[in-house]
Amino acid sequence: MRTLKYAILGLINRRPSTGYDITKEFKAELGNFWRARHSQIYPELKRLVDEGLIEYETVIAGEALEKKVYSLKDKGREELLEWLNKDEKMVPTAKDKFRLRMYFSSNIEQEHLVELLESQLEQRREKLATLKKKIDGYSEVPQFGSQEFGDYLVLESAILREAAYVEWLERSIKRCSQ
Amino acid sequence: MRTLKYAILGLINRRPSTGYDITKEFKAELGNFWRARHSQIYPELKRLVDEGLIEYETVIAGEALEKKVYSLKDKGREELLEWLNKDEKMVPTAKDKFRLRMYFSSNIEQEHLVELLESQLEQRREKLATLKKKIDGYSEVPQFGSQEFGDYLVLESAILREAAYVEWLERSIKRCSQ
DNA sequence: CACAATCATGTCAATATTTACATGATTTCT
DNA sequence: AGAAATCATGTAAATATTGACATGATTGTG
Repeated sequence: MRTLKYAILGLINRRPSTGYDITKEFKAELGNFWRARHSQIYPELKRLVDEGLIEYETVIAGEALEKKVYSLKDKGREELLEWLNKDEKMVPTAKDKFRLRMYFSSNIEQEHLVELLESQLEQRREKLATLKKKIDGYSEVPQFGSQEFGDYLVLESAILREAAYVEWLERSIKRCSQ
Repeated sequence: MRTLKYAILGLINRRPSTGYDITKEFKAELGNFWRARHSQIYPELKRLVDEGLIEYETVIAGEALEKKVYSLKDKGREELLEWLNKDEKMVPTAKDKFRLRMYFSSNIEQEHLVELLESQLEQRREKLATLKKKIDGYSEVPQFGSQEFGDYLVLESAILREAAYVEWLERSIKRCSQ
């Protein structure tokens, strides 16, 4: 599988990055669909260097702070493109602990269940609002082929996903109260 | 975390089950939100027995086929209820390989990108249709407190999620062609 | 200037998950 | 009756992921 490998190749292809940069990306937009901690990222970067897919240059910031700025080698770009162009089957499961719990909701007291649903609803609404604010920053849909086009696609995706989640929670709360 | 632990406790709480039964559940509705293979399930069942949360009875089916039918012990039900009633924070990331790839879509040829999107669209539409057929089997929303209520909630959730996915793919295809 | 937050890189142990290996019984279809 | 599909239970090795441990530099704030 090695999805992290390709996620990292993709990010480095966007722009030369340090492990720290990559860690940050996973906390930003992209983090809605893939995430990894630095403890997974640094070893993977080392491995990709060993495999000859990426290389790095050590840069000194300030007096002594060493940064390793990674960039793609030809082989890395090749493998990235191969992965991107593959027509993979849809993945059957996007794990969701909360929905799993709702499968067993008959064991929760009605009042408390509504509280749990409302707590999720609040968080999801907030998230949705944040995402919407971000998409409002685009005056128009970015040009196809630009990096921003990808940003825009996944942002829209995140918004639709959150909106559906909110819709589900709202409905579920209603269902509980009937 | 041990989500699998609680997933299994929840399933056994619904009805006494074998490892094989549990494996099947993860391939059915519930599999939309959580999944585990039998190689993960059997060791976990053993562990739960060791921890005194569940117990089993060996049943012979036919001539010689041995089944282990697991059921909840008090302590297991206690821990399940505790987990179900917790107000947990929303999980920030539902991993999605395809959307991750779309983040890097600027590296894919326009024509091929549309093909990839359409391939996903077809699969998602099919999935959505299957789910809708299932919900049509309910003549009405099940009674709150019944097991079917939980089934219904997650089924609706799956439908809304797939519909949002389909909507996103359709929009993205349009965006590519502009 | 002191403190906090953030930048920056790593390792290690534990846990979670997948893939492959392994075996045998029962049921269904031809 | 023979074959295929499904029922049924396990283990082992490899891979993926998390959480804790560890260290030091730089920047922003009061």
